[in-house]
Amino acid sequence: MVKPVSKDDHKTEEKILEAAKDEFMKFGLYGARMQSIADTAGINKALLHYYYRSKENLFDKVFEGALKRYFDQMDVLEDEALSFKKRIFLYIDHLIDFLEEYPHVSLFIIKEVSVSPEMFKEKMYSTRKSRGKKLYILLEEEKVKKTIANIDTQMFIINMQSMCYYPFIASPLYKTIFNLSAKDWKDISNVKLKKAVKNFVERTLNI
Amino acid sequence: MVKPVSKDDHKTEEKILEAAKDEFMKFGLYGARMQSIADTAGINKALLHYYYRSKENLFDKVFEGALKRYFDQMDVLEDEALSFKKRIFLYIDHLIDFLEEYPHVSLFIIKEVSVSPEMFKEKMYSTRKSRGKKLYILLEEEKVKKTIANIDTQMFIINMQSMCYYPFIASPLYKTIFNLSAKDWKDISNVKLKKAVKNFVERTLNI
DNA sequence: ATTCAATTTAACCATTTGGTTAACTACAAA
DNA sequence: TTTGTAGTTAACCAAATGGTTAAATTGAAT
Repeated sequence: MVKPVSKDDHKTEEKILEAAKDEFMKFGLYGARMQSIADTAGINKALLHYYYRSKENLFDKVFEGALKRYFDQMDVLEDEALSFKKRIFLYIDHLIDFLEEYPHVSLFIIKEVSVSPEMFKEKMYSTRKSRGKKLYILLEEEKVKKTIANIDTQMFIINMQSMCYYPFIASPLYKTIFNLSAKDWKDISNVKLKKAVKNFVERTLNI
Repeated sequence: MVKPVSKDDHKTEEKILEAAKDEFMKFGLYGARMQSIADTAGINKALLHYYYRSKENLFDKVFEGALKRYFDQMDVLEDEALSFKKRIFLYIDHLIDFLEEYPHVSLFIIKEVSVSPEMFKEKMYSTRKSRGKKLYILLEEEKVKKTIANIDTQMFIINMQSMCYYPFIASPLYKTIFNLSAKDWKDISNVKLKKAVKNFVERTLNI
């Protein structure tokens, strides 16, 4: 006797969110198709509207989740037990591993921010508050301020993040231009990139 | 007597292309609306199909133009009269000025490449050929190879380009996070960024 | 077994959107 | 003046798409 498939293990609501995540990440709010989400989730289109009122609302839910994960990898920056150098090096490792897993997330968030910066601001603050985290701790900590006193902190953050994020955004371009296999690219975008960013940070901060 | 407006100064075809450029850059192939393009160009929607067969075709034309401009700023890399350092510094200046003017172009190209890498490859090579340019001259020149012998050339290019391109892609994010006025951001993304990238190049290449 | 609410579906609907058609206009050549 | 061609338009059309509805199904509580 086969055990009857007593409902799904994962509730429909979850499946929808998962399918929506893929679709929205790849195609954005405009490009995403409700039918495609329903198909991926293996359910009827009307169910989308049953669980999530509208396309915009579903998108919001996906966006919130992405934003949460986006900030999650910053936790290590607050681990007081580690030295500044270790913290920032771990942050780089986590960030690049994270981007390998979710290469679309940064662009997804950027696009959303450019559409409605106010909404993003709200969501950003509420996410920070609810998890008790400081976002740009690098800018705020006294001992760090001392360490990097003679460099432009904002520019430093922008440079470091650029080096981490951009390769994943532009990976189709680089794969094409450099004629790279998936394996080659993985080596570049993980091993080599981590080394390069750490090197940059080391030299810039003199640590 | 008012001189009769003997046809438009700019032909309709041009106006369409200009309007299409704006629309496609901002919203991509999916998000762009033919009606919106027609409105911006101040003409009837049917004219779009009269001059450019279909949406895809119009998009292609815009894309080709963007690709051309995208490669244009690399000309300076081939000026044999300049030292390597001057060439690469000028390239940085040109690139960042260019990005200030067309902040959407890099993302636009990346998105298009990810949809159809083969098409991009073709267009890339034909653009290079028709203008007799080498794209990644940095990788090919003997004396440069010598200069940067002990660093990973691909990684270097990726790092440098990341530092240049990403801030413009992520500008909505940074403006929001750092609470910057348009003026503040311009200073960061032009003056300070140029300095930072040059600094990075100088230290990395030991020049 | 009945009830009742939560879940799911097929069939629609209204709007948007890319694209077409047939007619009209301007203007240069014959 | 007539004719022919390029340019332009309003009015449509078919498909796609987000969204709605009313009916069916399920499953737990009574």
